[in-house]
Amino acid sequence: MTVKTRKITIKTVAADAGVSVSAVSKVLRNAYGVSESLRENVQESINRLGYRPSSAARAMRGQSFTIGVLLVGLDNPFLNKVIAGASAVLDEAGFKTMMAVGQAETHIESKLIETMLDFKMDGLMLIAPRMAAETLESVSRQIPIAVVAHHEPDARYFDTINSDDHFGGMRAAEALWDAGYHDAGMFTLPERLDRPADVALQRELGFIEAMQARGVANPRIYRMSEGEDDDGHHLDEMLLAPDRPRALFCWSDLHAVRVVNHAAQLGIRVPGDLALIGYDNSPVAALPLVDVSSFRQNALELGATSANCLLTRISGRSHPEHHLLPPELVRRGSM
Amino acid sequence: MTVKTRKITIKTVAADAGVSVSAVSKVLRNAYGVSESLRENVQESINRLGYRPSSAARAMRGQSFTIGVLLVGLDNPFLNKVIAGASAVLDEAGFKTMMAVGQAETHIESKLIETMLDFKMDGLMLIAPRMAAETLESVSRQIPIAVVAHHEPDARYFDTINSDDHFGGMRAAEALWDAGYHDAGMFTLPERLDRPADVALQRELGFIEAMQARGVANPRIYRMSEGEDDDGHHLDEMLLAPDRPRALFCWSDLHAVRVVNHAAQLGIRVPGDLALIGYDNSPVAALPLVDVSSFRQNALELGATSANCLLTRISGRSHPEHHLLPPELVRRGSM
DNA sequence: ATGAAAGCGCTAACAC
DNA sequence: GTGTTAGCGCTTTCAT
Repeated sequence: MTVKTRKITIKTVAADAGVSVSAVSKVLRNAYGVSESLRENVQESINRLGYRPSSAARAMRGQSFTIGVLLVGLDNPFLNKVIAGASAVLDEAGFKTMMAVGQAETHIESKLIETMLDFKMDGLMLIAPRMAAETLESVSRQIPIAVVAHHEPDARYFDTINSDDHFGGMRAAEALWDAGYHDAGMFTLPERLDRPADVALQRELGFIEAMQARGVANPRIYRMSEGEDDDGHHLDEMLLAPDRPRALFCWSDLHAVRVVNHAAQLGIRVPGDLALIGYDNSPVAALPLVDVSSFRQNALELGATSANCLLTRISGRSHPEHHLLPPELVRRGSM
Repeated sequence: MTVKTRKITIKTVAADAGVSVSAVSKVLRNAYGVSESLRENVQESINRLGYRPSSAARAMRGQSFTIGVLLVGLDNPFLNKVIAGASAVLDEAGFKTMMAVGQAETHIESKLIETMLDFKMDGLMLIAPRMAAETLESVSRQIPIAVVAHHEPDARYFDTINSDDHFGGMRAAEALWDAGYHDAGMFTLPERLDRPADVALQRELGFIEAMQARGVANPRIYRMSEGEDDDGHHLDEMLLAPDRPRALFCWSDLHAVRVVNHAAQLGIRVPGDLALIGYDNSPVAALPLVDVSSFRQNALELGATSANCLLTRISGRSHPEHHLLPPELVRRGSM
């Protein structure tokens, strides 16, 4: 990075190139009505002076050429790829990416959105937001939004980009069934009736549907929240129950890894005594010691697709797009 | 979130409260010279109208009341806590936090810094930057910066906030030595002579120093980069060498977990045949199946301290501060 | 095709 | 203690 001795503004460039500021502005925005020679002349000055337009000033008047990405927590390895996929597309299109991360409480997200609004972002990407459909709609009236990992297939004013979690749940049931586990259960989060858009819920619904299609009216569902049961007491109880299923589909690798660990401690062999499938295909699932089958979501593509949605929205598209990308079962030793 | 029908600016508030815009501005900034009654009056309007000052406009003129956080990658679970610690402090002080994440290449970081500069952030927090000291200095001439997880103890124009990695390395050697492992080696990253500020290097130097103090002139150092050796061939080779050390200090849990896995596959018992200590105290290290001792860095406090450094810098402090927080060995089954 | 000039929403002199 | 006003760096009519 070169040190910028003094402030280089659009005026500096205009003076240097011997043209007006509006001419420079037009070159900057590829606007209509500038001669090729003027453009080259100005561009040369811009390069030589190392001029960068002030996003703050642009934001005040028109576009900031920046997309805001909102996350809740940074734990999920999945996020990194989604963002990488999005930034690649946005970079290419000359857009910057800024992120804001909430710390797990719901009301925080509204504050983050306001921050983004106050900086005049051109669009927002919301990853796994914990907001009601109406709230999302209200946001979408103020700024284009692309919602990732949150199912709202009928939303009319914003786009959604998801891995097909319902299909993933079905695939899990099918794979376990075909492997001979006809009593498979699911290990997932506590039921959240207020969050029908939740990815875990979609996986659950898909799982149940597929089991019912195979004649199991009430497949067993075990629920446990992330924080609870730190000593693993309930988990052990579930695993030691004499009538426990011989196979479990876990809503995420985080759950699956805990099961693998407790099973090992209890002398329950995987997959001999218990077959497992997780979700997310996280690095930890791939560890030889863990070695649990899992669903790969195409995170890079989710990110890229979201970015493209935002760009076309900004360019004026007004009808909604709802993308559903197929997850893929990665088979490992656990089933 | 309430829907903002029309744009509410400082003018709207001024009109509503029946005062001038400068009066409102002063209330906003807690500036000197506003009567209590006027302040209350204005504040009431602000609340009732749901007015939020435009960060974009503020940024153009003065402070944006926003701190930028720069990361390279989102993989490390450590990051989440650093950011949580920082946001808590910044929130409290009325500052917003915006993040930008680079994708592993060095030159990207300069671009991110420029983005932050273009948005007129009031300060920057750089987490584990891969930049030379001179580059950091040049940045610090343009904006206050707090550098985290990057050792530059003699820097005069910016602050550094680190876990004491050198001490951590020494503690690891000491702990292994005291447990009877006098031939302990270290498993770390490829040497980077161009990165003396690197945390891994500091751990290595501390480890070597402590071993030498105990009479081991040349403790064994094994090096392997993150991406290489995906099949684990070199790792297996190292583990199967007849004269391999009976204890390994790994620069991070990522390395340690790989060792645990390969050891298990090769029938090498931990800690019976091989003792291990990792670094970061990541969740995966705590898994019963992995169960590897590790150093806890006080990430929350690192974040909070960095935020405070930034705030005092913004308030005018000009002498540097260099914080070194003590890491703590969390003992588990691996040693 | 080019440039002059009026703002965007705020802050900070400076006047009153 | 309060209000007036000149910008900050850009975009965008509107003349020329």
